[in-house]
Order: sequence, then structure tokens, then C-alpha cells
Amino acid sequence: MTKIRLILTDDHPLILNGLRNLLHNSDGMEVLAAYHNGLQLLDGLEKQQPDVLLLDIQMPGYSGQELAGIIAKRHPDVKILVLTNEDSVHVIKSLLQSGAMGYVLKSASEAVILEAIRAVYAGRQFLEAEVRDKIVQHTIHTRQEQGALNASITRREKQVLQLVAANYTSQEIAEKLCISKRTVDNHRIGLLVKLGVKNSAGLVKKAVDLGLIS
Amino acid sequence: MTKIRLILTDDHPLILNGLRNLLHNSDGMEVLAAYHNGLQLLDGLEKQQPDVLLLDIQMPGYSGQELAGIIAKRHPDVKILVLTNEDSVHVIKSLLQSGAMGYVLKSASEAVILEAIRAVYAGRQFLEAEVRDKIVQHTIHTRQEQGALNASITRREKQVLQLVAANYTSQEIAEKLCISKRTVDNHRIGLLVKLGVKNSAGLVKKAVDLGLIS
DNA sequence: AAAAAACTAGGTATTAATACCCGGTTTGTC
DNA sequence: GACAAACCGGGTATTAATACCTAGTTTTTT
Repeated sequence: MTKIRLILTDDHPLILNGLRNLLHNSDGMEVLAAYHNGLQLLDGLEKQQPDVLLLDIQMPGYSGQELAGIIAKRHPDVKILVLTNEDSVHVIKSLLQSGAMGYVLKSASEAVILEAIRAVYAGRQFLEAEVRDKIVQHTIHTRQEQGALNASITRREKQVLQLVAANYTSQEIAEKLCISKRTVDNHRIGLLVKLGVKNSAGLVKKAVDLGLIS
Repeated sequence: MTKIRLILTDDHPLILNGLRNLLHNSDGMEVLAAYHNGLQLLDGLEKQQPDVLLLDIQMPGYSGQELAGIIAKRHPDVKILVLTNEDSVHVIKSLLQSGAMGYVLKSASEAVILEAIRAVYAGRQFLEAEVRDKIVQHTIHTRQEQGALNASITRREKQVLQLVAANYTSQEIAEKLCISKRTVDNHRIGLLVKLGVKNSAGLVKKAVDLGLIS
């Protein structure tokens, strides 16, 4: 039985060592090389292609998305398994679209990592249960909100939102914007409805979560 | 020459292995034990105390701040070296105030990690250059608000704060915490005063800025 | 054991925010 | 010009939050 040939990439020396150690002690795995940045990796891939590439995405220089895209195009036979701490849904989705075959968080057990490598090698997609749930939840929960609502927040509402978060009262906001307090209150209620919260505390929190304010 | 006795704590198997490997191959280091959550660690420390404790703070169960505080108090001779990915200034400051002697990011080279262990063992504080700069910049640019204030926020107030940010009313918070609405209101006012804001919107914003809530 | 701090909760009052109504005006787009 | 959307602002009412007070109980610290 031929071994699975691997290349590792991570800028964390600790992780690289841990991985090297893990794989060295596992049957059917062979580490061809280990790089600690994207440039080295791209160079190295010109000379030698692994079956599976373990890739960390928070490396200096290239972003994970860029790197995955380049590699998937240049070396379509190399299966990319992303191994990282980043668990933001946007990043995960983007990476999978860029050509990654699997996504495992660094907090995963060694067994899961080995399983992921074998799955990806066999041509199957592999997502950790945790990651999969997150993506599902995200697609269910946020499509209506973030997509439609976020966009429908008007200029004026955004201004009011900023000032609410900056700890001004309706009266003060009215003075700053040279409009009536009633108008400000109406904008505030519009914001509450659009963001699906019931008071200013929730409003500010949601706005922060959605990136509407700093 | 006696070896430096170490205990490791991290919920990432990879990192734990990497560390174990690194330290095993380094002179003057001896790993007594390795735990992968806070509860195990606290139990283990009752039986055996290391010279230096390598601590990750993003573990399930206990937060890093809590853990560092408890350990520093219960085992004052144990030098705590925080080894983590978290690079938020608030978290770092809070940990140092809680009794941590050193702070190293996981992206650090192995040489830096070894250096940090030796420094902390010798009773010196050790901050990675990157971390130190960040703190200095932050302290220069912000007033001396949160040093005193942040620390004086009580457990209960923090709970209330979480729920306020989660868009609950005083009445709902009261029910959730099984206390009177009046008590909740008192805690809320206490928070307003301590954080120097005048309403809940500002409260949530400031709490986010200070890293008190997600 | 003593002291300090936190937690609890009630009284009372004022102010701010929320909720839903309405219609007029400006702005942008087709 | 027609149309929709955004903007503006007033009426009215209810509820939530803020502010300041006292004071007993529990927890933590020393």
C-alpha cells in the first residue's frame, strides 16, 4: 500500500512540529516537506506535489483564499485540507469555493485530523461537524437579515445609529442633525424593526456584530 | 543544575504535542504533566506544582482570566506563562493583572518560547516584543479609565451586562437571574457609572470596546 | 473575628424610549 | 411627470430606563 504523501504549511513552529510528529508516528503517511509561508510553499510545489496539502490560512504575505485559489488552479491534483483556527463562516465558505477539499479546526483531535487527511485523499470533502453546523446555521439564520435588511438601512438611519452608539440621547441627536426629536425617534424605531431587536442595547450589539459601526 | 519543572495546558492536541516535543528536546526542561482543560489543571495542581505553568486561555469551561486569578492566588509560587493566539490588549492586560508573569503568542518561534520560560522561571516578566508594543500604544492612546474601572466590575454586574447586550429588559434579566427587577436596575446604574456612560446603548458599545462582551 | 465589598430590594420621581397613528415634503429613478 | 422611497415631524400613550435614596443580608477579604 502506497503512503499518502503530504506537505505541511504553517507559520507556527509549534504546530508544524506537532503535525510532523503526529504524522511521523502514523501509518500510511509520509511528510515530503514543511513550509512556513506561502512563498516557500508555491516555490516548493513547483518541484514536488503532494497528494494532500495541509494549509494554514493566517500566514503573512498571501491570504489563505488567494493561496488556495492559486494552488487549486496550478496543481489541480493536490487536495487541499485547510487546518486553521479561523472559524468565521465567511472565511470558511470562501475557502471551500476557492478549491479547498476539507476544513479542520486546530482544536481538532489528532484522530479527526488523520481521518480528514484520509477522506480528502480519497477525494471526499471533509468538514468537521462543528464547522458544518456553523455553516448550516449561518445560511439559515442570516440570509434574510444581513442580506436584505442591512442593505435597506438608510443613510439617515445609519447616522442616527452611529450617534446612538456614541451615547447620545434622541434629543442630542436631534440637535446634532438639526431635525426634530420625533424624527430621530422614528428613525430609531425603524432601526429596531429592521434589525429585529427591541431596544437600544440590542441595537448597538447587533450593529457591532453586523459591522455597521466600528 | 536542576531542571525547570513545567506543566502544560492547552485544549489543542497538536499544540500540546508540539510543546511536549520541543521541551523534551531542550536541556533543563522537564514536563511534569499536560492537561487539556481548566478543571483537570486545577485538580492536577493540588497534587503537583510546577515551576512554570504554560497556559492557553481559550479553553472551554474556565476563562483564562478566571483561571489565572485562581491559580495565582492558590499557588503563588507557580509562575504563569500565557501562551495563546489571543492578542486583544484588554485580554492581555487583564491576564497580567490576574497574575500572569509572561505572555507569548503561539506564533512565536521555539527559541522565544524557551527564552520566555527561562525568564519567567527566573522571576522576570516576559512579554513578546509585539505584545509589549501593543500594550504601550494602547496605554498611551487611552485614558486611565479601564485599569481601575474595568477591574471593579463585579460578577453580577458582568452577568447583567451580558444580558443587557443580549437584548433583554430589566424584567427579563430579573427573571433569568432570579432576583428583583429593582436589583437589576441597580446593577445597571452601577454599570453606567463605572463605565462612564449615560444609557444602555453607550454601555453596550463601551463594553464591546473594552472586550467585556464578545 | 472584624471589616469591606458585593448583593439584595424597596420607595419615589423624572426622563427617555418605545409603539402606532397620521400626513406632508424632498429626493431619486424610470 | 409619475412613482416609490426616504425624510420629516406631530399626536398620544404606555413602558422601560435612569437617578438617588435607604438598608438589611451575604460573601469575600484581611
